[in-house]
Amino acid sequence: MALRNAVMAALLEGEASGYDLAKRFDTATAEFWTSTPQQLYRELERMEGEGLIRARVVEQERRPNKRVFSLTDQGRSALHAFTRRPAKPTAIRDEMLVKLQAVDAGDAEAVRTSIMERMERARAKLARYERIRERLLGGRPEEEYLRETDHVGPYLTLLRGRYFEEENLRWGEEVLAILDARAARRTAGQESDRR
Amino acid sequence: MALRNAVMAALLEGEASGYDLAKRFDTATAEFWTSTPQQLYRELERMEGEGLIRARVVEQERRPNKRVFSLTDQGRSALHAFTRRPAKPTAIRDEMLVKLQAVDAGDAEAVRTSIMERMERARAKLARYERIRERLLGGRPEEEYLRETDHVGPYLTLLRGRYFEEENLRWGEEVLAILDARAARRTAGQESDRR
DNA sequence: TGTTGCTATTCAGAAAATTGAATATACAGC
DNA sequence: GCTGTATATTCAATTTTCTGAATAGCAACA
Repeated sequence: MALRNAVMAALLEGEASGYDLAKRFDTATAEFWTSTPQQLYRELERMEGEGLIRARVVEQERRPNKRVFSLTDQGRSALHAFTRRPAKPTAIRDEMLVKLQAVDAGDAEAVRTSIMERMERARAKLARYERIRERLLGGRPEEEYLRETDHVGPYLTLLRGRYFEEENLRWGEEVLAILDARAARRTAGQESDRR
Repeated sequence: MALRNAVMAALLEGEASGYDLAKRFDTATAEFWTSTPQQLYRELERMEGEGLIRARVVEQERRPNKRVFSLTDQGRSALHAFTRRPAKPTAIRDEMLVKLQAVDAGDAEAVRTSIMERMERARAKLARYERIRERLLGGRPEEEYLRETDHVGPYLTLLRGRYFEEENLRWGEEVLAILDARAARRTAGQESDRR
């Protein structure tokens, strides 16, 4: 029931095929929701059945045909109703945190490596978000964009994505520093043991 | 399969009953993982069957008896192996973001209200984290704690929780400012229309 | 003496998400 | 001509998670 709201929100920006949505909701790129293609196609079927969206077949010459979905009035009002309901609280849910909680009894070096990988991915996402931001702004200064657009949604969610990745980097750096200091001490300790 | 790792990581800090774990993994308080009690009790059964944890019945006089779980050697080595495996990438998954993506077609006032509620909860969580931090430090300065403890895991995950909530607040403030400015403009626009 | 809240666990069922494919077309580079 | 990548969708099966309970003893408060 949560996915459908995300689908409708995405369709506010214009019609899209299942494939388009799958790309937007891909874990590697997602800005405000994630899902797998399988989930999406199933949900799109249901939503069409319930009249929330409508499909239009686009025949393509050099590609397989595709079905392009758009919001119906019913979908639009369901989305409006959704924005009035209380949102479920979120919490971070990240295997990396479990690893860190267990780092004292685990392989600290392996954990360190995967944190560095995470940070690399965070940097890539930030770069991606920056490109999207520039596309949204279309050359205008931020202030002007916010004044003129009648479509702030994508900007606000993008901002959250950016903050989130920045936080990831900041945290990653601190964690690395702490783990490094401990690893250094442990090595020093071993050496003095050997003396 | 993810929950069990979180359970084992939590048991590193000492034995705990299903109820204890349920409290720690409660969405409202969670530091590094969430789950419902139902999920936990089922998983604990399985884990005991697989020899990852062992149970001990504690008879209590003024309370119902409880089963207290602790890590076995097998569990400990499973946890070690887990820290060596690559962690799944995370993404934010938050209904609030969907609402914001849809705010242009939704009820902006309702969205504003639920953001303020979120911020209030973020503040409460920060206060809670601060209390936990003080308990961990036990009066020592942070630097000393990090030097002496052989148990950094909880500190690192706590730090992430703190950063996450701080980010939530920062983002919330910016979103409110943007939505307010737009609401003000819309009202002004209506008034000039009426003239 | 009733009400609420906390400890402690369990049950049944439904919904959502993940895993691991398979199918088909076509372009681009080596 | 082959490989890889991108478009576009679908199937089957399983696992995980969520929802909404029920039970039961005791404490604290009004």
